[in-house]
Order: sequence, then C-alpha cells, then structure tokens
Amino acid sequence: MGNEVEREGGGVQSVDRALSVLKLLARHGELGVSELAAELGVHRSTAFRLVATLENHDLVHQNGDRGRYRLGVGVLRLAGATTARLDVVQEGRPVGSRLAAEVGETVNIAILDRDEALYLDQMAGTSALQAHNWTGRRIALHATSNGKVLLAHAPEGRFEEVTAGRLARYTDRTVTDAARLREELDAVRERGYATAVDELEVGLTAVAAPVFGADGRVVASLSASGPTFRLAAERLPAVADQVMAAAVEISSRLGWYGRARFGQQGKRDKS
Amino acid sequence: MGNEVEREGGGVQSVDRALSVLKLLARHGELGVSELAAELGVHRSTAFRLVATLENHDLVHQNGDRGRYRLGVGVLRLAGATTARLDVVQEGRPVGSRLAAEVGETVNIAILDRDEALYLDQMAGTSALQAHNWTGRRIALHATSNGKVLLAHAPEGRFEEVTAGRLARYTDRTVTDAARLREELDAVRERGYATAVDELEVGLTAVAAPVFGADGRVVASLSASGPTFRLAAERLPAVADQVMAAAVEISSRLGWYGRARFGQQGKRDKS
DNA sequence: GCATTGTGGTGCGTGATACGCAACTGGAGA
DNA sequence: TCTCCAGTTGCGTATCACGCACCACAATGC
Repeated sequence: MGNEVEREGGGVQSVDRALSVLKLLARHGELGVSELAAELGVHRSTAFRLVATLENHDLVHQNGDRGRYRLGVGVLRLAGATTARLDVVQEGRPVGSRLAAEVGETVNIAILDRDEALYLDQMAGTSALQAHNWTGRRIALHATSNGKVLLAHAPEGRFEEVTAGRLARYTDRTVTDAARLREELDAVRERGYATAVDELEVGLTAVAAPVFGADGRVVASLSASGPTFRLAAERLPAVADQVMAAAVEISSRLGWYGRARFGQQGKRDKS
Repeated sequence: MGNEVEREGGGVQSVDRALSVLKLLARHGELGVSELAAELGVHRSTAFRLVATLENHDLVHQNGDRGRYRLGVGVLRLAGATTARLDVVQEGRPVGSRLAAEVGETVNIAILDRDEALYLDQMAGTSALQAHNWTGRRIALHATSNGKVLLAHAPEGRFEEVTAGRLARYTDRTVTDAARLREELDAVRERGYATAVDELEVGLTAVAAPVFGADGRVVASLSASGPTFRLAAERLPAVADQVMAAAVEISSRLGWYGRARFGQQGKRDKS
C-alpha cells in the first residue's frame, strides 16, 4: 500500500487505530465517524466499527442517537484502577497522610508525564485553608516545586525540550528565564528539595522532594503546599526536612536501598 | 443481521480483546502475558502483541524489563480529557462553584456508574473544614446523598441489583435495610432531594439533588456536604433549596426544558 | 553446574477477519 | 419534496492478525 502513514503505534493495526481514536477524542473532544475516518485515513465503515467496539466497552459514548462520539465513563473506571494500582500512590498514601497531619498542609504526589507534571494523589492537611484539588491535573514543570523536582531529575534532554519554547508566566515571580531555571534545578539536586513561592499563584507556597524507585531513578515527587503566610521563608527548611523524610520513606517502600544522601536513613520494608 | 446477539464485545475482534486486556488489568492490577493469554483464551503471542500495542500508546506499562504489565499513565491522560469534556462537568463547574461559595460547603458532582456512584468533580467551599477529595472515587449508592438521588432515579431493576446482596454498614446510621431504603428513595423522588447524615462517616452530612439531561432523565447528582455540626437538621431544607436550584440550572444548561418530575414513578413496570 | 521448566519475545505461512465498497436510513435544509 | 450528508450495514475479498515453532533468558531442581 502506497502512502503508509508513519506507523507510530506499531503492533496490531486495528488496535492501534482504535487507540488512536481515543487519543483523537481526547484532543478534539467530540468527533463524528467521518472525521475520525479522515484523521485515521481509513474508510468510514472501518472507523465506525472501531468506535462501536469502543462503545461496547464504555470507552466512548455517543451523543444522542446518531450523534458524534466522545470519551466515555469506562475511561474513568480504568483511571480509578490505575491510580489505585500505581505503586507510588499505594505506598505513598499512608506516608503522605501522616506528613499532611504533621505539617498541617496539603500533600501531593506527582509524576513526570511528558513535559508536564501529572498530579496523582492529594492528601488534605489539617489546616483551615485548603488548596484546590489537583488530582489528575497536569501542570507546567517550571512553576511548581513538584515540577522542579521532576525536571531536575528528568532524563537529559528534557530540560532542553521544556525550555525550547517560552516559559509561561503565571505570576511575576514565575521563573521564565531558562538560565535561571537551570541554576535553580542544580540547587534542587544539591539540596534534595525544591520550593516554589508565589510562582504558580500568588500566595501559594510549596516544597517538594524526590521519590526514588527501586532502580534509583526518581519516579515521583512529593510536595507539601499551603498559603505563603503559613509557609514563610524561615519555616521552609524545617518543612523541607519533613517532606524529604517522607519521600525517603516512600522510596524505601518502593524497594530503594540507595544511599541516604540527605542524612535520613530510610526504614526498610520487609518482604 | 441478527444471529450474534451474545457477542459481548462485538465489533472488531482484536480491539475487543485489547480492551478486555485493559479491563483485566484494572481488575487484577498486574498480569503477565501468559496469564492474559489464558484469560482471553488466545495464544501467548497474540496476547503479547496486544499488550505491546497498548504499551506503545502508554495505556499499559511494563514492570522492569521482562516483567508483568499494569495500566499506564496514558489512561490518566485520557481520563483528564474525559472529565474535562463531559457535559455535566463542563456545565456544572461554574454553577457548582457558585453554589459552593453560597453555602460555604464542598460541592460534588456524581454520576451513576453501574452499581456505584462515580464522583466526577469537586468544588471546594469557603469554610475551614474541607472534606477529603472524592474526585474519581466510586462509592456505594445507599450510603450517600448523591447515591440515593442516583438510585432513586435509576432504571427499574437497579434497586433490586443493589439490594440483592447485603448493604454495607459504614456507621450505625447507615441504611442497611432494603425496605427502609426503598421508602427513603420514594421520599427522595417526592421531595426532589436526598440527605445523608452520618451515614457514610460520622460527622459528615450531605444534601443532593438530581440533574436532568435534555431527554428528561437524571444524568447526574449534585451535592453539598460538610461537617454535621454546620449542616444541622434545621438548616438542611434551606441548603436543599439552594442545591436544587443549582441542579435545575445545570439541567437547563444541558438542554432540559421540562419541569422536575418529582414523584414520577411511571417507568415502573412491576410484575 | 547442567538440565528443566517457565517466562517474555519473535519470524513466518495461512486462513480467519477486518477492511473497503456500495447501498441504506434518517434528519436537516433548500 | 428533493437533495445532501451524516451514521449505519451486508458482502466479498485481500489483508493482517493469528497460532505455531522457536529463541533468549531466569529461576528453579538435582
């Protein structure tokens, strides 16, 4: 066949196409059979059978009787199972909850997803003011403490990708200069934690530390965040110590036996 | 047409199998190629190619180099797009936020997902104590105000399914008697709202009202919830009015022009 | 240490199957 | 009413996904 479209997915053709349908729907929100067919480069009937199969599994949902298609609740069911099964979340939740109770602030767990931070779980603190819930959100890497931690430990090259375009400015304290960001990331690796004060939102401060997997690579970031007036500059180092300790404990639960670089010996998890 | 009514997945076979893989992983958490092949009733190589295709789209993730498979972050990406695109969430968020500000309590939007309530979105209230975030959670129908609303307006037969087994008890005020639950659901249809006081968790009170779609059926439930001492019995009717008004506004945004069909039980064909 | 058993992973030929075609249906404008 | 364009569906055929056989590697047993 002549115009072979760059076989991005590889593997089983029809499955590949079906998953592409999901991605297209994620991007465009709502598409008709003909539009999908055009995007995939297949006949309308083929596209129809793909969405019909997806619909049988509740992964897409049709508007009205002969309407267009959009993503369905089956996706949400899968997502619930995904976060519940992810090691980081499973191991991180009890530790994170304790940390939230200790510092009295909201605790988040985030992972690196492409060029953004993906927030997986959130544990509410005890204090009055609570941040908006971030679970499932994806936020730029340069404006949050979690993002800085993840970017600081990301595979080489990611930094260049992120800083290739312009860095979005959220407040007047957002770091938008690539050189300054690089310096800060160096400091993050050095100290073992990152901070973000009024950088994503005025009045919001956060501290984050890396969580290591069994292979020693950073798999997630753990943060505590709250209003800047409660997380004042002089309190940050102390909070950072608590966050780092919690992050190390999660790491050890994930099978990380690496060196205790930050002066904290992780408790060993049997099994 | 017609001979194959039973084909569970129907449609494209390989896609059907791939989606079954996702469901199996959701249920079991972690499976190897051979286990998947056994579950699907196909050859190992076939199962392998399916997961490989899924992996190319980040929907599954392999543990280690030759390890087992589990659901991947691609699912979370899709889920983010799903909730963002769902009509109920899109139309409900502004209204829900305003409601949260008005009553000062946490507002949730939930839909009926099989025999559970699926919480789609949450808008934080202004008050001190904030409930834990429920977005993405799935909770039993008989113990929350949202669940009661959804169950009260669910297709006939759902009630029997839910009450077929034993109803889980969460607190000593949880309704675990099917007959009493049925009475309460009748009242919910009558009044147009549901309440749950200390039924899921001691100290937690909620009020919920139905959201109607363009076709007049209940598509979601809107609730306000907070600590019982703030949502005392004498305040509940007033809060319920606010919640119902907000629910009606969302309904009208969804194209619902009818009047609330409170007390309508017409769809019943009991035999 | 070597065989054994099991796993994930891979070329290859072939027949089931998923595809494109074309005709159908039903709603929306003109 | 006609036309147009969308989502569907029956059908024959060539494609492509399947099972087979086999490989590489790890973890067992002896």
